[in-house]
Amino acid sequence: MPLEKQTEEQIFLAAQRVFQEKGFAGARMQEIADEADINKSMLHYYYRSKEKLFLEVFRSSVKKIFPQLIAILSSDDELEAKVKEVVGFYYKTFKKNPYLPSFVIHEMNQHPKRFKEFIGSLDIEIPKTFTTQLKEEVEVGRIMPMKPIHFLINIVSLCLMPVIARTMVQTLFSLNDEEFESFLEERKELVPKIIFSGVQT
Amino acid sequence: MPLEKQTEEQIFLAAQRVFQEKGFAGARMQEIADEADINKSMLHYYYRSKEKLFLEVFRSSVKKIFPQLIAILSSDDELEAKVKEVVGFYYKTFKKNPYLPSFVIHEMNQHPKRFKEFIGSLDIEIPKTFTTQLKEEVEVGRIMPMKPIHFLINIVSLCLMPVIARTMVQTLFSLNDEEFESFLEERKELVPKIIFSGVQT
DNA sequence: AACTGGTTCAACCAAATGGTTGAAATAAAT
DNA sequence: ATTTATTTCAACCATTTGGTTGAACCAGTT
Repeated sequence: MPLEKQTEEQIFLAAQRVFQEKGFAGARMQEIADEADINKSMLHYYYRSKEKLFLEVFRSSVKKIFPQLIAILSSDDELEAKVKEVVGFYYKTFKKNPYLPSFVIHEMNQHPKRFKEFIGSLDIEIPKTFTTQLKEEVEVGRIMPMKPIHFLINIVSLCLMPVIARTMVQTLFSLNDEEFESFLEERKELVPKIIFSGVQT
Repeated sequence: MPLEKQTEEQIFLAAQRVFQEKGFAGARMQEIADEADINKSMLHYYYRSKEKLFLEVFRSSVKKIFPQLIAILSSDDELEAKVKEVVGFYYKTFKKNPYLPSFVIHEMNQHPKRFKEFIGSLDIEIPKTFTTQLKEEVEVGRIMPMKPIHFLINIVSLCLMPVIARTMVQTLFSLNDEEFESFLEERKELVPKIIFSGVQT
């Protein structure tokens, strides 16, 4: 059965594309089948229902965002290097999956409880090394005093928002695709600078 | 006919709640009718179709976000005052309509073309006073050198993201509703500080 | 009171959609 | 070659859902 895995994966990848773009409510099983180039009943053969198929896609999507972030923060690098890594990682990931962040946010908002349970099962927690590093940088004056939660949210906000609101940015500032790409490139440098801009003098 | 306007507005407000929370695809006409406490056929009497009703809600939602921002930036205030106003305005608006930003983003992504046309009809453009002010602040060194587009995106990112991703923030950092509120309050001060933190020394 | 315009609703309809089934095709094992 | 298990699919089903209809119900006017 060499086609077994292949078909199952085809379905999964197709489902990923459709669900991420349209959301659970907007996605159609028929569209996923077409996208996977198979018959609709195959979807139910491999994944019992729309809900089950969706959950696999959603879980996999969440895993692309959070554990990686934590992994980077847990490393032995300097804080500034970590920030640069995070920025680079996010821009790389969302270049491939542009709908990933807004998909996760939308579906998370639809079922916050389910999301909380799922995150709980991943036992993600902010690494202490990171907290310590932040404290040090604050003392040295390279970062203005703030709780770790604000620091993290700032990084994530500055990276994710432009990607999530891409259409908005391109429309308001009349950027074509190429110009938007270089806008993102500029941010790769800018975001770490903002994060490490130190205290107001 | 004193009920005329009242009913129509009841429908609109109900539609606003349901559409903003569930999105177009996830919203059900029956649910909107229930929420408005009227019969389903009333929806079609006042607004011909789901699409038409949705468009009114969507337009009104977009108008809550952009023109106001531009209005603040066009005023005669100092740049720092403007930033504080923007931050305050966004936090106030999204406290009332927590789903507003993610709703607009989700639906904008579903039909980018329609969104572009709509934005075009609003003829929004970045006020020159603002651009000038930014240049001045950069020269004085209170803001690190950057294009206006980055400056604006930074402010919007730092304000919107925590609201959009509220569930995520509360889950990852184990904040109850009260704690989340004070987290937002803290940001009201923090965000302008970050924006005006000047160049790296 | 009778007419008139707008307003309300219960019942109904057609299309879309998630899901099922049973038979045919294909591959594997004996 | 025959059997057995897996894989594929066209046709079908039940439910949901957006939308319609026609009659009843007001409120104001004459």
